[in-house]
Amino acid sequence: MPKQDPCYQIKQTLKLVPAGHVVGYGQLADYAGLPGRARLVGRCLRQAGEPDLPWHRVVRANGQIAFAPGSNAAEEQRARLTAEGVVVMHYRVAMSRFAWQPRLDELLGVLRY
DNA sequence: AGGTTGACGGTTG
DNA sequence: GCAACCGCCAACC
Repeated sequence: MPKQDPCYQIKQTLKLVPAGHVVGYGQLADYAGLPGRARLVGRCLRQAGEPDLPWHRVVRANGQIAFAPGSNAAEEQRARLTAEGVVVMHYRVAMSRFAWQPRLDELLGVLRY
């Protein structure tokens, strides 16, 4: 995949998020060099399907799981996060405690300057 | 070609 | 908290 592809950048950046942490859609878009493109993140993840892509670590800006509560997808995400030690209450994560922030050198590696 | 739809987010009241 | 807007824009009617 070409590095120009926005989805590629997003996925590469997402792979930097370690287990036990989460990142917001808009947050991830910003880190990937695509400010204001939160919806693009969701669209890319929807078609992705890469096994090693930690899609479950992406939540809404307020910490909520984006899928409808009770849906299979929501339960799957909740289970994965819980398994990593992320506390999820009412389909919601405390961003103040689990939000991830990239190191500068990590971003430079992905953004290729 | 034009309208609708999202795994969203920020602002305002 | 909640709801109503607005910005976003590629994919899909």
